[in-house]
Amino acid sequence: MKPTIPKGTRDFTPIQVLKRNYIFDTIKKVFIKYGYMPIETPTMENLSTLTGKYGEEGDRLLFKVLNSGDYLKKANKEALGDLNSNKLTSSISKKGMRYDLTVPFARYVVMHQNEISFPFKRYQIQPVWRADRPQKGRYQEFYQCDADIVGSKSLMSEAELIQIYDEVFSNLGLNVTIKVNNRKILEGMAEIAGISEKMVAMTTIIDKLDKIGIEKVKEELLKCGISEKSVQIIIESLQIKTLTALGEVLKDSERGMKGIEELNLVHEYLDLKSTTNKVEFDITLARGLNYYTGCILEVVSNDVEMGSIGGGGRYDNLTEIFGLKDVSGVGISFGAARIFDVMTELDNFPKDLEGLLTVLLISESKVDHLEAFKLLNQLRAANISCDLYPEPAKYKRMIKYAINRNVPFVINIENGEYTLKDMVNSGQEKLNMETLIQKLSK
RNA sequence: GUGAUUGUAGCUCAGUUGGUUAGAGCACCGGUUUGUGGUUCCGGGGGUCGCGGGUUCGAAUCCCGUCUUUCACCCCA
Repeated sequence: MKPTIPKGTRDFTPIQVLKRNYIFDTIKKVFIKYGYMPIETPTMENLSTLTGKYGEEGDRLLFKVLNSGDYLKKANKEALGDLNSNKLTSSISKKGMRYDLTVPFARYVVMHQNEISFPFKRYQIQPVWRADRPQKGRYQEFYQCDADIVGSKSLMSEAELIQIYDEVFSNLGLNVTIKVNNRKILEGMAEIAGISEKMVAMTTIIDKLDKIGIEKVKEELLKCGISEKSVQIIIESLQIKTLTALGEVLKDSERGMKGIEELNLVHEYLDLKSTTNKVEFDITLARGLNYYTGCILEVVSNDVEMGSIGGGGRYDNLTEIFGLKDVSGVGISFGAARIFDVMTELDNFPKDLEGLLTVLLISESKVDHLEAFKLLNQLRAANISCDLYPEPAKYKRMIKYAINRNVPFVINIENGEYTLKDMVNSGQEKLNMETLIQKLSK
């Protein structure tokens, strides 16, 4: 039998996991510094928690888990006979796999509302699953790293999340632009253009601007039934680069002006501490997710051509569907896989990743092998990451193994003497144990 | 979900209009050589040609289905 893995999934090699952990650790450290606490939620949620939260498209992409036992016995026979999968599903599947971290978090907040003291700041790094067709940078299983604050309307949160983006990406050595906009500004635009009811359609179209160009955007707006005049107004607003200029256009929209005011306030906070990366107002930023209601954020790499490597925004009504009203939240997400790709392309990972072996011990004779085992334990007692080739073998073979394992140092034990070989700078010297330990511990 | 695309050894790939026993490089194993750090040379194991049907005297090769890969759309991270 030939082994395979399901489509859209991947194995991670040791080096890949170490690199991924490096990214996770960098993000985690910043989250913790800013006062966020970790939570985890189950891989599976009740299907009722998940369905209807991501739109029709999203429901289709949910992985459903078959009930255990003789599930067909309890199946909806009518739906089964009609071959109606949609109807049948609810009778044979009660659970589904996590589609993102935000909805499970909303569920968590509502379920634990009595024990949470608000404002509640949490981070969460876990895989999610989508039954999507795989393509470039898109998988059926992938990690999300989220940080959210719920229970506060303060715009300080938005400023803080921008600072987190700034700090994490500086720590990773990446040069990025953090784009900001506000849903209310987009609503204001729709209002001024007289197409408030088509606001959602409008945002998804203008979100594609940098991908398909202004002409196509125009075309698509017209295609979805927006009048020539309204399209003209939208297109003109899209050229605006500053908030002050935008204020002129949106002055008749209360909603729009509120958006501008919010962004100004965020900037007021940000002005108090300069960021390393560029923070830029971008009116074309819309973001697909429709639960956003206020500020929206997106991060793009300045050095590598790649979609967004992070995004987020404020949502006012997320917990409402679970019965908890008036809990405003704002959050961000890091696209771990894409950050990984950008880091790889720029060769930005540290050379000595945490978890790599420091030194391999080798011996060609049985007597020396026992001596080596003694040394091995002493090195380990000194907290040096080391390994011993498990049996005496040919020198060539063991050296080859050392090279394959990417070990920077090898100690050859011969006639009770220790020879330390530097695999990187190709030198070697005979040392006693004390100097060995001294040299290898950092 | 729509439209393309891919599948041959563990990996990267050759394979003629359909025609003997399907090949190479790398990797692996054994030996050889190198004054003992990726060298040289020799040998070895390893493949139901993604899977299932069909056409044919004969299929890796042609046809159909299915799964998988990659990519675009949709949507999204």
